[in-house]
Amino acid sequence: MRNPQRPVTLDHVDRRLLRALAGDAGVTNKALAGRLGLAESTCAYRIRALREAGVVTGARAQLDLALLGYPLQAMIKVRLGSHTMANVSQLYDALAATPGVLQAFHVAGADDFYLHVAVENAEALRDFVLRHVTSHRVVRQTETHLVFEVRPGAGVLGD
Amino acid sequence: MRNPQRPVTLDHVDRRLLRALAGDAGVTNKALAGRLGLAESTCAYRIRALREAGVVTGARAQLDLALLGYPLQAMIKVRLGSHTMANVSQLYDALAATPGVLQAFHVAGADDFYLHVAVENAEALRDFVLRHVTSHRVVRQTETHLVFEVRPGAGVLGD
DNA sequence: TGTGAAATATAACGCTA
DNA sequence: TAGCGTTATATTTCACA
Repeated sequence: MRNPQRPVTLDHVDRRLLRALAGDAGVTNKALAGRLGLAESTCAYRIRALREAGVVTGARAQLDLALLGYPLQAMIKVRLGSHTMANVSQLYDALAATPGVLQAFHVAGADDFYLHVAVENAEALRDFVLRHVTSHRVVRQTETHLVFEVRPGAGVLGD
Repeated sequence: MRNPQRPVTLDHVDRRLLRALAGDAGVTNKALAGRLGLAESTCAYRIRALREAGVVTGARAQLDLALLGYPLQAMIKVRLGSHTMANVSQLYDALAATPGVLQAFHVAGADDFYLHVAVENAEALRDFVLRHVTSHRVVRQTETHLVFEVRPGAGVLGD
C-alpha cells in the first residue's frame, strides 16, 4: 500500500491492464498477457504492483439480481431533519447495512442520501421504505424513484 | 445459462457462497471451501453451477479512483425535453459511454437519468457537464450534486 | 524477460447416503 | 440427487537468474 492521497502515475500498459480488470477481474494472467502483447511474467508483475500500490482494491462478483428474485430496483432519496455529525453518520451506517441496499450515496444538496436498492416487488419496496428508512426518527422525507435500468459506465479510464 | 426470467432457488450454502464472492471475487476455491466447511470439489462444483445458471455474471476489479487522480465524485441528474424512445435510448447510450461515468441510472420521475461520475477536480466537473451532458440537444436541464462518499450496501443477500 | 518449482484450479470419475 | 474423496491434467503464482 502507498500513501492513499497522492495520485499514482500510470503508463499506457497500466491503463490497459486496469481497463481489462475493471471489465473482467476473472481474466487469467495468460490471456491478459497475450492480449496486451506482454510476457506472462511481466504481466503478472505489473498486476501485483498495481495491487500493492492500492490502485486495485479488490474484486467483486456481479450477481443477476432479477434471477435471485429481486427484479425491482429503486433510488430512494432521503432527507434528514437534523444534520448533526452523529445523526448523519449513524444513519448512514444503518442504511448501508440494511439488506437490499446496493449502494448508499452521501450527497450534497437538499437530499442527504441516495439509496440504490433492489427488492422483490412493489410491496417489498413500500415495506423497505417504511420499515428501514422512514422509521428512523431523523429522517424527515423520502422520495422513491423506480429504476428502469442501470448501466455500468465507461469508467474513468474510458472503455 | 438459464431462462433469465425465472428466479433460481438457492439453499443456504449457495447464499453464503454468493455473499463471499460478492465481497471478494478473488478468494481461492480452497479458502472458500475451508471457510464454509465444504469439500473443495463440492465448492468448485457449486460455484460453477451458479455461474452456469447465470446467477454470477462476472467479476469486476475495484479501483481506487482518488489514487488514479479522480478524487471528486458527483451525481448528475439529467432531465430531457423530449421523451421519444429514440431520443432516450440514444442519449442513454451516449452518456454511459462517456469517460468518467461510473454508472448511469435510467429512472422514473421528473428526472430521466442519474449519472454517477468521477472527475479530477471541480473544473473538470464543470467541463464534463457542459461538454458531455448539456451539449446534447435533447437535454433540457441538469442538476449536479457533489458526492461526499459512496458505500457499498449490504446487498440483497445481506452481509 | 524467461525459467522452473510449488500451489492451485479444473474436470472427470466412482462411491456413498 | 448432492456431497465427498480421489485422480490426472492444466494453469497460476512467485522467486530467481
